[in-house]
Amino acid sequence: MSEASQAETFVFLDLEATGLPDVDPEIAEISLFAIHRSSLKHPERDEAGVPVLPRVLDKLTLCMSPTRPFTAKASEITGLSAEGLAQCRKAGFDGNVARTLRAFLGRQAGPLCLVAHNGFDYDFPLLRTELQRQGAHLPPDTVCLDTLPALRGLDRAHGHATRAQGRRSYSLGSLFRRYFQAEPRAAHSAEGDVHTLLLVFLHRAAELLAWADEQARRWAHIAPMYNPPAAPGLEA
DNA sequence: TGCCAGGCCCTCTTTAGGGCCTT
Repeated sequence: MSEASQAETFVFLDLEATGLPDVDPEIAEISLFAIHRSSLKHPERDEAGVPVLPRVLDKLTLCMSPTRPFTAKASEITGLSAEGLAQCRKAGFDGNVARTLRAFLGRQAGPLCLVAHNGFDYDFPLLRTELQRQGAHLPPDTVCLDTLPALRGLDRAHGHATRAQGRRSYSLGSLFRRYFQAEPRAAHSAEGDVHTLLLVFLHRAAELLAWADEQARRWAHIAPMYNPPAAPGLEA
């Protein structure tokens, strides 16, 4: 990214869905935390050295009923099921969800940078699929940061040789445990994982902000995970 | 029929294989 197009707001997000990409999953829960760049630059830390979440923080978390069942593994780790969501009378990822997302993002100062862990391979393509299903779009200057390749790349650049330390895991939970010697809370709820992601980001905020400025990808260049059939009422 | 993501990264590599990472 050029200096002129530096992201002003970072939107940390996580999806819970019906499975992995091989089953053409649908989103069942989405959580987004929007934080202005100024609140990320110099994060405060508590007495244990763990970053404290910025006080000025917009949150949005939504559950929705998928049209297809969860894989057994997805249901096991998320605690969600199509039956449970339907019983709570949650609508699917419909036009209302798309408009709510747009409204949430629209009230943040742009340009926006979406942040997700393994986002390039999972969250961003799946979100694009669901938005495409609704004929919805994000602000055209939106960019994306994936903390998985970013943190691997930063460690490589800093000479944290994996050979010397053994192959280190870069799963979100492993990063949290490595940085803070504690268990992440509420793993595999969308909001819990965004909370974990944000603390991991804050631990290395200066480096990741610089990485985002240089290497964030344009949302327009994110391909959908799969091409969904058009939603009812959106057929040509 | 039988299979089923896939890009990235590491190493017992490079004429390849296997595991990670997301649900």
